[in-house]
Amino acid sequence: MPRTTAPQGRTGRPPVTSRAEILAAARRLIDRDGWEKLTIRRLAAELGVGATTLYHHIRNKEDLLVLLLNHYIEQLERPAPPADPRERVLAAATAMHDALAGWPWAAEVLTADGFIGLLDESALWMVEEILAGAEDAGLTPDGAVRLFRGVWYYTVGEILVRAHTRNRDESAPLPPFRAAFDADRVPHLAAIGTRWGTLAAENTYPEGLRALVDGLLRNPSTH
Amino acid sequence: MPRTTAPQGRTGRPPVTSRAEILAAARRLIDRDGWEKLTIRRLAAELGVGATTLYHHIRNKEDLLVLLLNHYIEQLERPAPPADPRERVLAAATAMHDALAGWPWAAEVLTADGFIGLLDESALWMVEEILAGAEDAGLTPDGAVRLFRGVWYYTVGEILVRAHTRNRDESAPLPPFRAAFDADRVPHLAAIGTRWGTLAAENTYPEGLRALVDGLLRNPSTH
DNA sequence: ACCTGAACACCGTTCAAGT
DNA sequence: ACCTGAACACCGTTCAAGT
Repeated sequence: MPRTTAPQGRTGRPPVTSRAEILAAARRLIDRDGWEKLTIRRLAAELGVGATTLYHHIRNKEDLLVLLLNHYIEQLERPAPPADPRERVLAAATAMHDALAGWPWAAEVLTADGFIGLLDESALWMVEEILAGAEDAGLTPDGAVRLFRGVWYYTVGEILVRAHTRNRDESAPLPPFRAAFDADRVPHLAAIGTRWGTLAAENTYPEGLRALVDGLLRNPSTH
Repeated sequence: MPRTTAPQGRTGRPPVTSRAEILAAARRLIDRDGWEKLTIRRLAAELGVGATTLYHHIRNKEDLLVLLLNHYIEQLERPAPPADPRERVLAAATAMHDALAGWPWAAEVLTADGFIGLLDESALWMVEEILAGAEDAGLTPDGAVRLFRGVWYYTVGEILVRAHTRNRDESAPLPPFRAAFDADRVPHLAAIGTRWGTLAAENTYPEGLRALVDGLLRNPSTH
């Protein structure tokens, strides 16, 4: 628990860093070198302190990630929700998607063991929005949770796959887009051929989202 | 390139292991200790050989994973495709889902940089099935690829989130299911309360899949 | 109260030397 | 032809000692 104000009666060695500085440096490091490069040791080096010093300000690396995540989500601005329930669901899902697209490592962290449960309440407004819209559209509370889960799976999947499909090597082929497919064994794949790369670059998130949401809102078993 | 048959004129030190043995041991290790525990060093220990020996049989760890993945997918049996195009898409997607559910680390690997592009053609029949079904249902080739991508995102997301939601600690709460939510700020979340855990345990994959596929098959811009 | 280096228990991978 | 240990360049984290 470092303090930024200097209380009277303070004793001992003066701090060389603070939790706020650590979070800022972590953010800098991720944005500059990529999320894989965020290690305790590199972070300490970035701050010019000993690696073990960090353990006086954060519990461990997982704790650091939760702190970072809450900080990031809290600073997103919350758009005014549309009046129409369906539009409200779509807007919240899109906000969630765009937030993750801007910081794909967050998706990585959020899929990890129970991380969502560690978020501050202020970070959960997107979940709340989706549940609210779904219920206003006529779903039962349970149906709304089912819809949220579907949207969450689709959104996280899109973010993770697309984040990992970054052309790590311009010359190397993207997913199944390969020089030549056997036209006898996989005719449709062969017909697409190298066009897969172009098609995969398209943003089809909104299209799939609408299909999913409309289908789940229409599902009679959740009304 | 180790050989299992002993050719005449063989010279040099005899092999202590083989690619096949390495793959079998890797599989054993994953199934027994979990996918995170698959390291080159542990794998070598499992086989009772020096860690560096493995580099004579596989190029590197990534190469090992591709080998393992192709081996796993090839041994899955391929069910007879339904006649109805929509059912064909659903069946192939479900086969893909079930295969990944049985080996969630495969989803982890497949989302990583261009891994799908490294799969053997024989492993891509599920992709082919989905494209074929979508085109038979009236979509253009481009529309079929869009549908596949939507299904892939949803499927991978479901697998990854659920795999990571394993109760790592029985006492710890699952995702947003927490003791108490502020009923003023997040009323719907608060109303669900601790029931989230029960709801999240439900398998809602087929429901979401149908919603997504039906919506995308109906999309007029892809016909 | 806070910082530090040494140490522990790990990684993947390369390389020269050995059989 | 194949295997090996030593070595390199990393990890996260603990702990005793220092200011």
